Amino acid sequence: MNPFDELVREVRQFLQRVGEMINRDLTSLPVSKAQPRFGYLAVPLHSVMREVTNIDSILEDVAERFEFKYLQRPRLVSGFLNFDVNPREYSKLVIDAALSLRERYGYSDKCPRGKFLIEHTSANPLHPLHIGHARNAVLGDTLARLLRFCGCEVRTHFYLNDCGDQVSYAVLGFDLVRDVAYRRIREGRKPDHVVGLIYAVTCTVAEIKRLNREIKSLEKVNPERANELRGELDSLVAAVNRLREQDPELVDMLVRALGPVDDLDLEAKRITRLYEQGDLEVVKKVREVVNLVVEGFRQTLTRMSIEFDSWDWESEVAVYSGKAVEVVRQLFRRVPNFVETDEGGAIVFRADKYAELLNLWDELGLPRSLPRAVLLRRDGTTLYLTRDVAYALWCFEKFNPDRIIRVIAAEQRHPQAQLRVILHALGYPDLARRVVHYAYEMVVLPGVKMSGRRGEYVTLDEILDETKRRVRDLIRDRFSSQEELDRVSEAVAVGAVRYALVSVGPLRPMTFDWNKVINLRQNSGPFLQYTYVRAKSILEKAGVISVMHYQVPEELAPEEVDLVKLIGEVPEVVAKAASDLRPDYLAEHANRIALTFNSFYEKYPVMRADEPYRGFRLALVEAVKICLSNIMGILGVPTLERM
RNA sequence: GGCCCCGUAGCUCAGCCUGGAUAGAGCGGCGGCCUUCUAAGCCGUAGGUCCCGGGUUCAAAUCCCGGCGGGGCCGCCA
Repeated sequence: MNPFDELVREVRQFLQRVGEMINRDLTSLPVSKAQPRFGYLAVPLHSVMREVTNIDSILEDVAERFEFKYLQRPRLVSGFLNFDVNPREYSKLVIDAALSLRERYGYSDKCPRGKFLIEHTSANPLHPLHIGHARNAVLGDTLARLLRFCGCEVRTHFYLNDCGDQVSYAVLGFDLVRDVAYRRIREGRKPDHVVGLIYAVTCTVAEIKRLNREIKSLEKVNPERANELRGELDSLVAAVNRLREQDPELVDMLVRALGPVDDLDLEAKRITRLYEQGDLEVVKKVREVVNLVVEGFRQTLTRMSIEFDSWDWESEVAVYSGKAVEVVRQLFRRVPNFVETDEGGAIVFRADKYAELLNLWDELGLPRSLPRAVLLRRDGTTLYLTRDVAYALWCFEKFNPDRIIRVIAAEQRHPQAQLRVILHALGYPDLARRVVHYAYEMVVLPGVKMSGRRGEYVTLDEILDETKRRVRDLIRDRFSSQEELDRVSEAVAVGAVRYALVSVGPLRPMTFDWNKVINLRQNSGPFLQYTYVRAKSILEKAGVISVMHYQVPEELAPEEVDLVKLIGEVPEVVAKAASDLRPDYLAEHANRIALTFNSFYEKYPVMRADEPYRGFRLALVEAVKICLSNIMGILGVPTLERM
């Protein structure tokens, strides 16, 4: 049920009649929203008017005989045919639709259908989730909720990168301070925060060692360059000192233990290699660390109401299964002319040449220039991309989704494009087209470059805690129960953070701004929550659980008509958001409903109004509540009874 | 150098795909509204060369071409 679409249909019927009179097809003319002062819907007739001079009288003629149901007779103004709704009929249609469909209101046959596998967040299991991962997680989870609302079959997956050198640094460090680390966790520190600190220190110390070696070798040959590097060294040492402040005992111990290890990079690579080979000892150690971080992820994601259907371990799906190596072998077999051995001995797939030859740019949505894709290192180990291809194949084999939506930072455009080209080259052009890279731009901190390796980031936990703290200060007096105060502050904080991250188009680079996240006013999660509570409160005080009967009054207030229109648009907005994968459309629409509802709320009494106003307004309020609740459900902004 | 994204009010952004009338929100500013359904609200007001220059069109923030500015990628990292 899509009330707005009913209006468009009526407009087109009218246009068809007019078209019959002048022997033209007018039904394909665009029907768009009019500027409010001209009506609700508008059709530009400029081109028709140039050729049909007596269009006015024809319109008059047709309008005279046309049976308008939800619309009023249109007016022709400066080349636009403007329609407005018939308030009484249309409110009936809209409100009945909302009240009868309830938690399903918003669904329509314009919604996309199919089976989706959404892979999102997929942060490296080395450190806590930070604000950038939060954008990813909230986008991915919101898309999943949106498509599920549309009736699609949706699975959410977290791809766990447990292979690769980065994990090895964390494992290496963790092994050296295991006892203290566990003590911290027992003391209540989140495990991902503990590992994150260890990882950052280990990486930074490794870099210091690397730099020291370089300086030593340069001292004689190029003293100036050596001096430059000493400057960098200072900043690294400063970074370690900053990290030390978080936990002097642990960091000191770790730095001492790392001291004797000559070449940390070599040691990390050794761990990587053994892990890929399935060395039991190493597997146990890596799993231990990764599981600790995952436990931390889970805690944070649960706060955000984000759940996954599956946690896919890269080592399992791509490496131990032999799939990644198989990818390389198959490429050799199928497209030998495009697989080369690099001077250094690495195996390279010429994705650039392959795409060029088959002219795949539009078909696979590739950027016009593609780098070549390295598949295997000189030592024969796989790279992320290779394993990623294997992972995509695994997903298709296991679940056969119509689409795999992968929420991955925009900076990974090239490897994601290479992945599609490789799938194509492997003989799966269809699968290549079904992989969607849902790109989003980074979140930047004002003035700071976030770096996981240096431990420089604002964690999602901190953001949630700080937002919650501010909310609590604000509403402390309204709650006698500490428990309820805590529950409400938490829900408001989650709503605020989720809304802030999802209300901006994904491709816009975002500057992290505390003022925006903790904005509790308009255009925020809390504003929706507040408005929802107001609506709910009216219905409760009126003793109405659900409106059954109401009469539409003769005259409606402008705010009431505006609300009806916005409610009627909900299915349209849902379908558009789902097909374009733009959850921000929903945030905007919910905000508009809330703004209009609050204007209405100030001006017109509901409970104390006389019939038929009381009944009608109660129905309208309930319809608003349904819309807000449905959209908030998709956005993951919790609804509350009180706040 | 090549490719991708972004450029709209002091600030954060929507609108661009699919061209349409006097370009919209929020924040911040200024001025008002709490014995009446939650003031996290509401009302009013100020604030714009839609980065610049061409082109297409009856019509351009929107489409095309060329610039400029910011960010990103072009790794045997992920």
